[in-house]
This record gives sequence, C-alpha cells and structure tokens, in this order.
Amino acid sequence: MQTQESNVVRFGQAALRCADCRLQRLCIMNTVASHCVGETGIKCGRPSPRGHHLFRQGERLQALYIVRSGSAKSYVSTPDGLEQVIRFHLPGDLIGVDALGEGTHTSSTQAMEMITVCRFPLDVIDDAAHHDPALYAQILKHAGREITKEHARAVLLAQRGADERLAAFLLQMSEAYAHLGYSAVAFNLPMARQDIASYLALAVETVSRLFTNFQHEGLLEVDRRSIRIPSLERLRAVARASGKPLLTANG
Amino acid sequence: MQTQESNVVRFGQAALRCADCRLQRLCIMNTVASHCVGETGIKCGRPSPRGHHLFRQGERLQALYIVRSGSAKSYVSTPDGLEQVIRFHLPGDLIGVDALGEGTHTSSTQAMEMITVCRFPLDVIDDAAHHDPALYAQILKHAGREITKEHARAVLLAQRGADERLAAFLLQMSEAYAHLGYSAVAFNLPMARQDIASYLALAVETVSRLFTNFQHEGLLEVDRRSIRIPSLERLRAVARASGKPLLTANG
DNA sequence: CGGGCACTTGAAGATAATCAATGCCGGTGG
DNA sequence: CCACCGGCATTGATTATCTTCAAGTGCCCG
Repeated sequence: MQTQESNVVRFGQAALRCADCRLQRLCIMNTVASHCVGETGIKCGRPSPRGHHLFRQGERLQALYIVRSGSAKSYVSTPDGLEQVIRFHLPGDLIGVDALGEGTHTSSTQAMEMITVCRFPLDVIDDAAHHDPALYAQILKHAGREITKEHARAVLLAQRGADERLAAFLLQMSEAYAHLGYSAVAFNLPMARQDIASYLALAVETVSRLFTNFQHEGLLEVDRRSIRIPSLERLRAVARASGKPLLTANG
Repeated sequence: MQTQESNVVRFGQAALRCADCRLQRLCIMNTVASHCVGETGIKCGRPSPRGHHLFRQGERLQALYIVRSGSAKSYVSTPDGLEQVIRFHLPGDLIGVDALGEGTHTSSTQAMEMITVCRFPLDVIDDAAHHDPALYAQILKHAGREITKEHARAVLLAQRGADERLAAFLLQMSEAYAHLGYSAVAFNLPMARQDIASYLALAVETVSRLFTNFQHEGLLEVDRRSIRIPSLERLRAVARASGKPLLTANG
C-alpha cells in the first residue's frame, strides 16, 4: 500500500509529521513556532474505526485532540439515559476544550467514520502556559470561537422552525467542506439522521420528512447520505425565514 | 451615606481594592498572585444604571469584565431584529470571553439593575500570556466552564418541556444565590419575564402561565419578581421530568 | 394622578412529537 | 451467490404542546 517516498504518511508510528499534513493551513497550530509533531509532545495516533470513543463523559482530561482525517460527534448524556449531540467535528477541529474547565470531560466524543487525530497531552498544554504563549493563546482563541458557535446554535434552536434549522445545518456543513477545499454543493454527510435530529433538537421523523420536502421543492438532491445543493442561494433563503417569526422580539 | 472608615468602597475612584471586595473567594482572580486592582491594570468602574450596555455586539473587544455587584444579561441580535438572551450574569461572573475568538464581541451585555464591574483591559490579558500564566490559565478554565454550561443549556432546550425548563432555571438561580451566600429558597429575580422567556426559548405567555401553575401547585410562591421555593426537592422533581420523554434516545 | 409597560389570562390554531408500520441497504452466513 | 437479518430511513395518521392573537389588569414612574 505504501510507496517508498520519505514523506509518506505511515500510520502507527510517530513518523506522521506536520510537514506532511494537508491541514497545515487550517490547523490550530499553524501560528505556533515550534509546533511540529515530535517537538512538542503532540503525536498523531493510528486511525480509529467508526464507533470508537476518543474519550467519554466523566473521564479525567488527559489530552485534547485535533482531527486529521475523518469525522466525529460529541454528545452529552443525561441522567435519564438520553443523548444530546452537541457538535460534529471535521478535519482541523480541536476537540475537548470544554474539559479545561474542571479537568473532566463533560461530553463524549465518538468517531462517525474512520478517523485519525493528533493527540495533544495535557502536560503539553500546561507547559505551553509557561513556554509557548502563542500556543496557549491559540487554544484560548479557539475556546472563544466555540462559545460563539454555541450562541449561534442557541439562536437557531430558540428562534427557528424545523425547516430553517435543517437548511442552516446543511449550509453549515457546506461551508465546512468548502473551507476544507471540498465542494460546497455536493458532499456526503458522515452522520446518521438520528444525529442530525438530535443536534437540531428535532425528531428523526421530522428530519426525514424535511429531507423529502426539500427534495420535492428542488432545494436538495438527496440519496441516502449523499447531498447535492442545486442553489445555495435558495437554501439560504429557507434558512433565513420559512414563514413567520417564532418568537417576538424582546428588549 | 458613607462612613469614614478606611476600607469603605468609594465609587468613581481607583480606590476600590480587591482587599475590600466581598467576592474575594468567588472571583476568578483569587488564585492569581499579584491580582489586585491597581497592580495589574484592572480597575473597578463606577456603577452603571439599569439599561446600560457594557458593550455591544460587533464592537471591538477592549476589555473583559467581572461583575462586582448587581446583574446583567447577554444577548445575541439576529439580522431580522430579534434578540436571544444567552446568559445572565451575577456577581463574580467573567463577561466577554466569547470575544477572545475573533477579537470582536459576538453578543451584547446590558445591566438589568444597577451594576458595578471590574474592568479587565485587553492589554492586561495579552501581558498575562507572558508574565502571569496563572491568570491566563484561569481565563481558559473559565472559558471551558462556559462551554460546558452552554452544553447543559442545549440539553435543556432540546430535551425538556416548558415546565422542566422553568424549574431548571429557578434551581439554577437558587444555586447561584446560594453560592453567593444568599438564601437558596427566597430571592428576587433581577430579570423581566420576557428575558426568562427568551433565555428558555419560550413565549412570554407560557412563562407567565407556568409561574401561575407552579404557584397553584404549591411549588412556588411568586409575587411579581420575588420568589420563594417551599421545597427545593419538589422543584427538582419537576425539573427532572414532568411527563414523558420529549425525544427518544439515540446512539 | 395619568400613562405606559410588564405581566396575566383566555381561546384558537399551528407546528412538530409520538405511535405505528413498511422499505431499503449492507453485512453475514449458509 | 443468494437469502436472511438488523439497523437506518421513510411515510402516514393522530395527538399534544406551545405559540399566537386578543384583551384586560396592576404596578411603577414621571
């Protein structure tokens, strides 16, 4: 499977170097001087299969992770056994920042397909506080962005109807793929309908129906998890407002 | 109004010292060595009246704030003019961390009653990266906690019915007041019904009705914004589950 | 004392959840 | 290679919850 070139990625070894990484431009580490695998103690792990947990809610924080390839979902488990998906992770995403609060993971993260991650041990982070302010600042910046994203999601859940939510979600995925250099209008969703439903605070049946409706309206071409968006503009229009305001303004 | 004692808080001057602060134990600064007002460039401002904005969405980040007394709300404005309350702030809270993402405030923060805050200029934070890792770590820790809180809220909005949300909200306030050394079972809500409704993603009318219902069921004694909770245990039972699950488990 | 705003209350309607059942795909084993 | 099995997805009918609309009350502030 592998060629004999020197910069070939070899799984299962520490040989996976940042210099070889296609995500250089997107990685949170890109502004950090001595950031490369091996230099800081950050390591790239071997691939994990679908279903594998990077960590589980309640576990002690041992490392943060950066997705190198593949995708994952994070979810919170409630005492009554329900699961709430709170985030999907694509390549370049930093995972586990919420655990920096109390030192314990408050959510679980699970691979949705084969995934490779760079592992970012806790002591590296602690060291960074003293030796590498730039790295530390980068993590803080990421945390700020994550909070902002949560706020956007709160707005979505609180003020938008079901169709607006799904449209917004698809546009979100579209942008994410575009950002990674893939097509913004044709992609495969890595997650199950159930995950989308949970993420958008809807029932699976509702999500399923919406996909069907969108397809009938020509907003979407759907085949199982494969998506094509004929017109981003039209989809954006749906995301903005399908009908009337859901809640009146306050102030 | 003021006595002649040396440690009296004098508004409008830099004389407000951490040593005088009743929040020492709760303040994010409490683990930082040289953390006192004046030493780090952090300053305690004069009181702001109800309605005053600490900052507005879109403004450049200039400072973080710690609430010293009073309370505030943060909200996100959507393009279509709606406002979504995302957080209430009580004494000890650090405000503005989300802006560390892009350097621009992604939400607005407004006083709900007379409020005093300690101002935490951006350059102090930048300096902290190099000179005061402990302070920096403390901010990061706070950011992690904030993300965790957002997740909890997502669970609340996604999986809980209206009555469970209000009960959870009241318990949240109860805990916050208890943490500040006030009564956990009798307090005044600083926010309007409209704000509660927005925060919980409900219509004002629904919130109003729920207060009435709770009172009729003996779960609550309500008089305008004054709240008394006869039994925290009973309220907790309501928060856990009023009826049946709203969404089925996934995964 | 008057006006406005916050809050409450009631009735009707819409949106999305729930229940129930079937179809489809992928994987597994005979 | 084909048939079966199980999870994932779709579809339909019904119901519940919460919103919306509309109106009225009381409190606070000027």
